[in-house]
This record gives sequence, C-alpha cells and structure tokens, in this order.
Amino acid sequence: MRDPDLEAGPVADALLAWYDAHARDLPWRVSPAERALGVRPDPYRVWLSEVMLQQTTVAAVRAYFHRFTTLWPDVTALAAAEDGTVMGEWAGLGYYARARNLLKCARRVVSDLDGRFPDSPEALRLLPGIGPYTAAAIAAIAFDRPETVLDGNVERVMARLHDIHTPLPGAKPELTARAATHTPTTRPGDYAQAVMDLGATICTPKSPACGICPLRAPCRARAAGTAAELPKKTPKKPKPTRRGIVYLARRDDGAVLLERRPDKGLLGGMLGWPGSEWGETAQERPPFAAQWDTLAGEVRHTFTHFHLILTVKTAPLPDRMNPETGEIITAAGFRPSDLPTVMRKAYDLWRDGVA
DNA sequence: AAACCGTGGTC
DNA sequence: TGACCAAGGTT
Repeated sequence: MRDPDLEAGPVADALLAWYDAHARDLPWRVSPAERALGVRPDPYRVWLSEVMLQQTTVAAVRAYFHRFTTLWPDVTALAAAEDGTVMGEWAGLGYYARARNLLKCARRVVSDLDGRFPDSPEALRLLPGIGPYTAAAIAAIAFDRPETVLDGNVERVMARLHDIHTPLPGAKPELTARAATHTPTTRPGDYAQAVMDLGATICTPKSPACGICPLRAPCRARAAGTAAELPKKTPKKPKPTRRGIVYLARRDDGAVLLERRPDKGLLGGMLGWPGSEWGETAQERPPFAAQWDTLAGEVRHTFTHFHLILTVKTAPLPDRMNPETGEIITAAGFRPSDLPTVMRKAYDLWRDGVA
C-alpha cells in the first residue's frame, strides 16, 4: 500500500470524475448533479432497489421496481400489503426468500422503527434480507456514510486494479481490505455507485474496455495483461438433473387448482401446480383421481443447483370438489404472471397445446 | 462452512 | 447449447 497511485485519493478522484460524466440513469438513483444540489435519495427506494438487485441484472429489475413503487410508494404501504399480493408481484424475479424477507423487513421498520430505515450498517444488518453488502450500500447511498461496499463488481475491479490472483470466495477479505483503502470520506455514496457502474459498463467480466477505463493508469492487471482472466474463481460443482410431474386441472369456467408452497425451501411462498417430488425419477402424485392426459413435450428449467425436466399432465377439474391439496382459484383470480417461471412454463405448454 | 436459493441474457 | 454471469443472504 505504498504506491501513491493506489492510495485513496487518486483512485476515488478518477472514479468520481468519470461518474460525473457517465453515471447510468436509473429509476432509484439520484444523479450526481442532483446530489450536488442537495437532493437526497429516498431510503425506501434505495433499500427496495438493492434487494431487487441482489444477484439480479438492472435490466430485469427495472419493470419490477416500477410496479412495486407504483403499488406501494412507501414502506408503510408495502408493510400493509398482503403476502400473496407481494409474492405474486415478485413472481419471475427469482430468489423468492428475498420477497418474504422484504415484507418482514418492511413490517419491522414500520412497527419497531417508526417507518424510518436506520442509517448505520450495524442496525441495517439486523433487518431481514439485509446482509453485509446491502447494509453498506444503503448506508453509503441513502445516507452518504463512508462505508465500503463489496459486491461482484467491486470484487472484479479490485482484483484487477491490484492484480490479485487468489480465487474467490477465498479472496474476499483481501479484496475488502483493498476496497476499503480507496473509499473516500467525501461523496462515499456516489463513489460506491461509481465503482459498481464501472464494473457493469467498463470493467466487465469478459473483454473489459481497458482502453477507455478511468483507472487504466494505476491498474496492475492491465499492465500485466491479466485483466480478462481476473478474478479467479473456484470451479463450481456440476448440476444434477431431476425429474417430476405437475398436474394442471382446469374447469370449463376457467378455474384452476393451485397450491401455495411452504415458506421454506425452493419457490417458498409461491403458487404452483400440485405435483410430485423432484428426484432421480418422477413419481405419480395426482391431487385427485382422474384420467390424466400427458401433454406432448416437457418443461425444461434450470435452477441454481440442478436441472429439472417436468412432465405436464392435465385433467378436467370436477364441478364440485373439495381437494385435499391446493386451492381452487377462479378464472378471475388466476393471473399466470403470479406464477414462478418454472410453473408458468408448464402453464404455457398446456395453453400452447390448446391454442 | 458449504449448500441452498431463480431467472434471463450472453457468448 | 451449455456454462457463465448479475448491486447476495440465510442456514
């Protein structure tokens, strides 16, 4: 840490100057120009965007952020929403524990904190769904506190800036220390967003645009020619393939049989079609006795840690029945967009077969 | 600490 | 076309 080019000042200064000219225009963001005029971001919108952005691309988040802030403009409104409504609005975005924790967090902020988000990372960290990264990000971006954020972008930028070849996740402590060295005490919120913007637009995972990078002068990996191969990562385990069956029962009036999945585990809290367990081989488990037709084709879907091949079976839903599993949703109450993607794929396979 | 937890875009 | 990747958190 003796190299003057790598001390806090030069790197932060270069990044902030670049950010003033090239900051992305994002719906939850206060632009550097507005910030200079004293405009402060709404902590609710910062928190909501940060949770949505966990392991998720900006492109995917935009529409969801707009829907959520339109339906629920502040944390009090969100805290008062029904669980099923929020889960339905989150459908398709993935990592559904985020949505469950989002609601828990909103309700705790309203009931315990008078509707105001804390400004310290320590206090933020105590709330559901807020880990080390998100706590630092909210403190820095919403409250302009000099906290160091470490996300995938910052890891990549720091690994390259300092030419660190230690593989992730082991390199995290080292990268955190490096990142902290550069965090400025002035404009820390803009700085945090600047590093992440750099990682998202210039210092990208593949073929980084080193030629136009504001950090090209001090960057050690660029000098060494190793930028494109950093950061190193420990290889991932191969994904096994599992199989299962889902049962789509529909009445002539359009009502369907769905079930609310338990809060714990995969797709927890979401609606889904009744079906078998997912394992080596699919076991029949129809929700009621009937002549089940097997649809041509199958649903293929990949989750975080396994591939899934789903067989889709259909039958008419009897007019009067009290199913032991699931609940009958009327045509008016059924929105395919409430379904997680794998379940919507099964619905689409059936609908395409009918059309 | 390692496993679990979604999805869509990209090359 | 399949593996990698994205503003990670929880258990």
